[in-house]
Amino acid sequence: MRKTSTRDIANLAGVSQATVSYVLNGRQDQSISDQTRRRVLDAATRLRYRPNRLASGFFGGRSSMIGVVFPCVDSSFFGRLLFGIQEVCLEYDSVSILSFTQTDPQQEQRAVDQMLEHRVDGLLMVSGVYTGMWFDDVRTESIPCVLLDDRTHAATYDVVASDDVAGAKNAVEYLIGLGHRRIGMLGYNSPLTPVRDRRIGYEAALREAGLEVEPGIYLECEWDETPEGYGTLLFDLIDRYAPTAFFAATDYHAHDFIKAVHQRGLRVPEDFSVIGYSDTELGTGLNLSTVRQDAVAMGSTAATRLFERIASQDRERCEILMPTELVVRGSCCSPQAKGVLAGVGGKQ
Amino acid sequence: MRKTSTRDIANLAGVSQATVSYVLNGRQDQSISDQTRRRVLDAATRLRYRPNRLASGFFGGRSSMIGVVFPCVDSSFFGRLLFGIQEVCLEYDSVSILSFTQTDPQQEQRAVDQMLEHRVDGLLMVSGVYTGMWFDDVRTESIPCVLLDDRTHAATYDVVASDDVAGAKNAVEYLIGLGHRRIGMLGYNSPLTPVRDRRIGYEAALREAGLEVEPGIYLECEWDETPEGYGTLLFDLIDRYAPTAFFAATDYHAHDFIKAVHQRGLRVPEDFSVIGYSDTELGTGLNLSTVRQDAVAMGSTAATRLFERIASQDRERCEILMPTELVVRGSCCSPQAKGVLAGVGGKQ
DNA sequence: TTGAAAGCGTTACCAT
DNA sequence: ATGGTAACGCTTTCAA
Repeated sequence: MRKTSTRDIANLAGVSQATVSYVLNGRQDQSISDQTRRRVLDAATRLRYRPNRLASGFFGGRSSMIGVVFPCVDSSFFGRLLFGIQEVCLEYDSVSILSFTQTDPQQEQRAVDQMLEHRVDGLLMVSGVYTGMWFDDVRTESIPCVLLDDRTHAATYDVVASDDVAGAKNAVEYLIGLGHRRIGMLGYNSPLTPVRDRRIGYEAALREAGLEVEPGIYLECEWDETPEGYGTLLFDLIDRYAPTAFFAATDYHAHDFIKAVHQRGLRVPEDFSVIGYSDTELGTGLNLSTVRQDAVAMGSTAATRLFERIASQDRERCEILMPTELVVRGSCCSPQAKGVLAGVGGKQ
Repeated sequence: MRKTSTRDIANLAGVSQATVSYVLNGRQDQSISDQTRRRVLDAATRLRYRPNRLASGFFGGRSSMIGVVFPCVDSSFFGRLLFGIQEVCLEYDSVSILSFTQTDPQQEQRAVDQMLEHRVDGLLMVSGVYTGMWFDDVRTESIPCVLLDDRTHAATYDVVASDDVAGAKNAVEYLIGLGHRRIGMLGYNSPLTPVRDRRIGYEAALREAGLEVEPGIYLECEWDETPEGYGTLLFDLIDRYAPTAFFAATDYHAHDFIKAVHQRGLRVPEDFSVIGYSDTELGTGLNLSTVRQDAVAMGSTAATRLFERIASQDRERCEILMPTELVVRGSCCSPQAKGVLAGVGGKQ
């Protein structure tokens, strides 16, 4: 039982397929009599016609699909990004194909391959590892591509990222404003710019406040390291440098830190002030002060940019930096104030 | 500049398009000489051939795409669901189209329309509102469809959901085991089965323990209500029934509850034990005991089921209930134990 | 073992 | 104002 096609409509309405196409697509340059139009529209509803995008994409070279490649969706940050992208897709009457890579180059390649085979109109790469062949593929196929949340290749591609230098700087300045002078940072080993930028912002804030940037006060762990794993390092650092506050590269690292602190019987914020990053649900639960990235706006900005580039390839490359906002919750206080605060987290 | 097609390969290899198709699809029923095969494969790589799925889907009636309709991705629960779905898509060499509805029937209809136009091979509907026409559309188009996380239409469709009756029962039994006798529940107004089932499980646990199910001890708010909004109701309930523990229908409601409790200067778990539901990141941050649903497994089970049904329409309808697991963290204690615990959450 | 040709649903160009 | 027709890339049937 075949689906109804424009030919069926044409037959029922007693017109040609071309006329049906004109009516259905509302083309202006072709004039159709009202009577014909009504007959066609009528036949279409009677036959429950549903256009076949596969066919029109196949013919016209526009699939009305974009490919979205994510590392994962663990974090509510990625969820919100996705949501922003979706909203714009709807506007542009398009649909998005989603893939996850788990930051594995091979999976990333696979994802892009799939999308290219499905002839997506454009590609949105989120926090990619960018080590695969796909990078060349995208160029040789000259498919519109916007990179999201990483500025590494801003020279070559459109990029939408958040202004992490400013976000981190602002967060650390807040800690300084509270009276902290010895502020550590918890980062992780990553080839991507967001983490690097956060460190840059962190150091800039220290320098501008006339504070020394002691190299050992920055603790970098591996991405998958557990708090048990680097707890020792952490307390070595604390013993050696006596920081009173920590800026964490993500809410997850802030969480790990808080866990380690609790394990030693110490408290946040009384003993250490902490700021996280990305305003995830985890941070909400922790009552953690954090740097909010307007992920929905980032997603929609990137998607909009992508659709613009799809519409006209030959426009200038852009690098859009989205502003951040400090969300003040209960994980920070002055280094002097002790024992009067509600506290954060709980025993695990 | 056209993309390379099988015709180009055929020309370069000096064979026909049909032969190219045979080689590329590795068909067994056609025998191809090794020499020809090599020539074709060679030409394909030289021309950087990439199959056009739009074309093959268009022709063969199989798009290698499934449609996934979500209400939102606010929660890490949905993120994990998505991940499970993705994994299976990869296995079946398919791709998923994603849409969000914000539980708005019109957006839901729109999403399904889009997917049907894109000729997805099947549909995965997650926590849908199911009020739209699409319900009929799916039937008349007889497109494979699996419903995820809601059992309302288990009589008509394949359903994969979590065993929320058991999950809730287990959680409440845990509270009873701790010595609680007066246990309230926080739910919200929803037409979907998960919330209703959690209430059923809650009441079953009370009954089986010989405890009375006082109707007023169940507090139902609207989905978008703020803790400020129902705080009064909550404390009315507390005054009237003096519960010592609460079972919340979601981690979000548990969070709201905790906030309200803190606003009154009371504490969790010292004054009230609380259990949430779904094991979200929010709950992790809150150090909240909660009922974990293996969302990744749910997603992959549902997707597997969908692909099976795509492969053969005529198999029996199924209703798969996934087990849950109680995650014990720091939000519960015996009703007697006071003042000795680490506490949960913090001042907002 | 291979090739020719038809057909899928759509759109766009060029006639009428 | 409308219709005929070619073209898109692929698969498959049938014939050689």
